[in-house]
Amino acid sequence: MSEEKHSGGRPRDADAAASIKAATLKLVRERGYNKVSIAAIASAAGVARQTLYNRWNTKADLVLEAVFEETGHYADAPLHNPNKSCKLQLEAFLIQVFTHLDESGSPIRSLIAAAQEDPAFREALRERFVKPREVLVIDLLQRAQDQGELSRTRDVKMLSNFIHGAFWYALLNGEPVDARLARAIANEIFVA
Amino acid sequence: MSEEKHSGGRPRDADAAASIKAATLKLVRERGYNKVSIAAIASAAGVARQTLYNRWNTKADLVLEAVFEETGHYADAPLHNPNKSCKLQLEAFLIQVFTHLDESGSPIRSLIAAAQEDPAFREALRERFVKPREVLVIDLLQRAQDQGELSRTRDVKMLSNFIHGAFWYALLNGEPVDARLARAIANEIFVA
DNA sequence: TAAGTTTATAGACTGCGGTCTATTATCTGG
DNA sequence: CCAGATAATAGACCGCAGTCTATAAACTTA
Repeated sequence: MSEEKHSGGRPRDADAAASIKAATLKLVRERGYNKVSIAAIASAAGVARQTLYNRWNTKADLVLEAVFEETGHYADAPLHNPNKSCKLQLEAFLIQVFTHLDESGSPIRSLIAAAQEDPAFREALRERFVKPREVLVIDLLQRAQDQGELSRTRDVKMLSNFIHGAFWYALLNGEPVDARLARAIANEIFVA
Repeated sequence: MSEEKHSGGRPRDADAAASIKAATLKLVRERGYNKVSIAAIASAAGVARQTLYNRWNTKADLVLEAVFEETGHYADAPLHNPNKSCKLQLEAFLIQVFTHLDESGSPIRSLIAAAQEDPAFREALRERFVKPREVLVIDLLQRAQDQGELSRTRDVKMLSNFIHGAFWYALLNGEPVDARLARAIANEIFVA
């Protein structure tokens, strides 16, 4: 099912994708998204430029996959820990997201930027980055309501937008996205 | 004070800036930010390309000025209206911002994108677009606290981040930024 | 082996943002 | 009127993303 037919024709180089993604990740983390050219990535991976375009439509698609494959557990959060309050779980989740962002050298900012000019890529980013995190947060907030930690009068979908919005807003405005922000967000969401 | 010395040398064409900005606004609204080239703007304005670069550093700088000069009253909101509740004032403010966004064909999204790759421009955008709106919202929320419409336990700075964040998040994710969103934000901020 | 198919590669090409240069035009001060 | 300064213009130039073409390589099926 995961294997394509491939009835005839030269097969794709099995290692190319991996070495391209590795080179992409390395270079983007070292130099930043727009300081790295496709040509440089191809050269570092030891393939021709066209080989990249055979596998990804755009630079943004490639970087998205490279960044989110290695750290690709976009749903392995330490959520649903019954020993902690939902507020602390939210805080821990945000700290994890922010840490990941930081160690990726924040190509996310560039990916969000790229998404503004490319609807197809925006959808891809939404599927791989945005939605999984929305689901986690909404689940957590609903659990908080079930356990009485959060008032039933609150609109969890809107609160999720507040949470992610506050984090995007800080990120895109160049403000620190760190544990302090995580605590401030969690505090204000679970305000008494 | 607003007049420069200009002791010698050919003076700048007094009309050029205006016609460039007019052409920019027209073309960007018609075709969208990245469908309009600097060359096209220069041609439409009847000047050489370099003349644009004599006045603005980048395309983003030019578009920012063009968009925010005409609708440049970034602080003329119908705020501080003692006849309305703060909640309704916030809602009205957001509707106004969203309407402006809509009729500008949302080059704002492209400007936010451009800001991610250019720290100098990010600062310019922050000064002309971000900060003035933050000030308005924070003032409004503080007034709400003074009048008892909003609990003193709330962190107005964080609430402002929630408000603007929710709006940016919707905008950058391609979701509708309209009166419905404005009401939902205001409702959740002033939740009982 | 031969035909057909797909990939890999090198390299040309387009369009864009932005820079740089040389030339010409227009101002000020002496 | 002349010298110096700044602006406008046309056009070359660079780097980059993305497209396209021609050719060589590697596979499958008959």
